[in-house]
Amino acid sequence: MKDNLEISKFINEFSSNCSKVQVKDFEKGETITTFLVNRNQFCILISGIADLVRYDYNGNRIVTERFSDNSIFGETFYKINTNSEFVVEAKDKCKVLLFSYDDINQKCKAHCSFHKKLIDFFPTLVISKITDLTSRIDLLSRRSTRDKLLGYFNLLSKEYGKSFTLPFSITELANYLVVDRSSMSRELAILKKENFIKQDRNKITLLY
Amino acid sequence: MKDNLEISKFINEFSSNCSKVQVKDFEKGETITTFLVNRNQFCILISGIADLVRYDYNGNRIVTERFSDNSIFGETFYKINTNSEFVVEAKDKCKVLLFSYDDINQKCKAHCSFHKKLIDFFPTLVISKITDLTSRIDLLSRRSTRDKLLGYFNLLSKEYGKSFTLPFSITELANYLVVDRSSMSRELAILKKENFIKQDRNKITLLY
DNA sequence: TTTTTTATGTTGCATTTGCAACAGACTTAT
DNA sequence: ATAAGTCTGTTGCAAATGCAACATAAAAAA
Repeated sequence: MKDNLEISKFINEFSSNCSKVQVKDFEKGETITTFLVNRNQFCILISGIADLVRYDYNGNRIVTERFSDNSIFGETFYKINTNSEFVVEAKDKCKVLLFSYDDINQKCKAHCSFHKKLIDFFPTLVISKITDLTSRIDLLSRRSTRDKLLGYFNLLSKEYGKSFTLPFSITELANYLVVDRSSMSRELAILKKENFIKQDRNKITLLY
Repeated sequence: MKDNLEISKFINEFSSNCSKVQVKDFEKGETITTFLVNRNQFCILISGIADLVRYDYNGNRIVTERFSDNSIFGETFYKINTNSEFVVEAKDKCKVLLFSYDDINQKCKAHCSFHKKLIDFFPTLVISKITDLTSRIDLLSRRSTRDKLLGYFNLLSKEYGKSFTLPFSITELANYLVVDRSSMSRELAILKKENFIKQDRNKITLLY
């Protein structure tokens, strides 16, 4: 995603230097963290893929956000809403950096090399996160499934051209766009019939 | 919103010190900026209220984001998608700080007092923005109008208790939750009938 | 004040979407 | 290789939502 080499160097540098920080490994399916109260927990995903999942009052599982290399997440960024439960789940092997934002921001300030490095990286990490969230909102603020799909395909085509593989399975894409999977499939079928796109599973080609 | 006094002091301090930064005033209805290409433009709203508006291919006007004191916005945070046009419009008198993120981040680094102060404020500003965006996504990831409404009311009640005035008009709330105004009104009527809420225009009381 | 504009609430109707159920393809584990 | 599990595409049907039109209330402008 971003300059991974730099970030890796960063990790090596800090880990011995700051007592406030932990690095942990998680296996596929494990819970990395839950958002319960505001402990100002702050995490950086070093490697792997993880999903922020919300379980609503009906027990429905909704993927609210997806994290990959260098994504930041944690309670720090959340208004905890006790009506839903939030869990970050590892989609595959994950390496995660965990710390309390308060520790870093206040107690450690200017005292440890990790903190100094974090100040350097912080803007890149957060701007990237804001960009992602904003794109997502842009998509979710479209009312029809068709507009969501075309909007998303458009974003991808800016980066990868007319032909690309989705970073999601079809099922996950429906989650990401917050539409019913079968309805989305139906809309994809219409787009295919109208020769707007070609689709084979999660491989898409735009024909316009 | 956040510690306005601090931010005001900050503004007085920098404005003479950094040639890369401008402060501009806008009247109600004026366009503050448009997101066209990536000039890495970065803005901080000092006072007033402004909306980020998207005009889609049909000319529909969609409010994507609302900014108030100390909100940050700009192209820096956007994946520019040429299929829609983005405009930031002043809802009332606005005072805005404008600069290029690159200028601040690279050319000015450690050279001017504005830059040094910005580093101090940056985490607070961005974390607040991320929190807002995340809450919005949490709301938009609910499929029914009822869940969106109750989710939003719930957030407000955490801050203000069972009785509060929406920071939006009813029409704007429908925009924010990305639902049709009349449908939302219908759902509000049902919630009233079922004695979940009391409502008088944008004043809400939760009865549960 | 009066007039004009904008916001709100309501309702009928058409459309879209979600839900449920199922069959076939693909993947993973045994 | 076989079996079990998951993912995908399809369809009928019910429910939710968007759209349009209108009346009334409130706010802004004259």
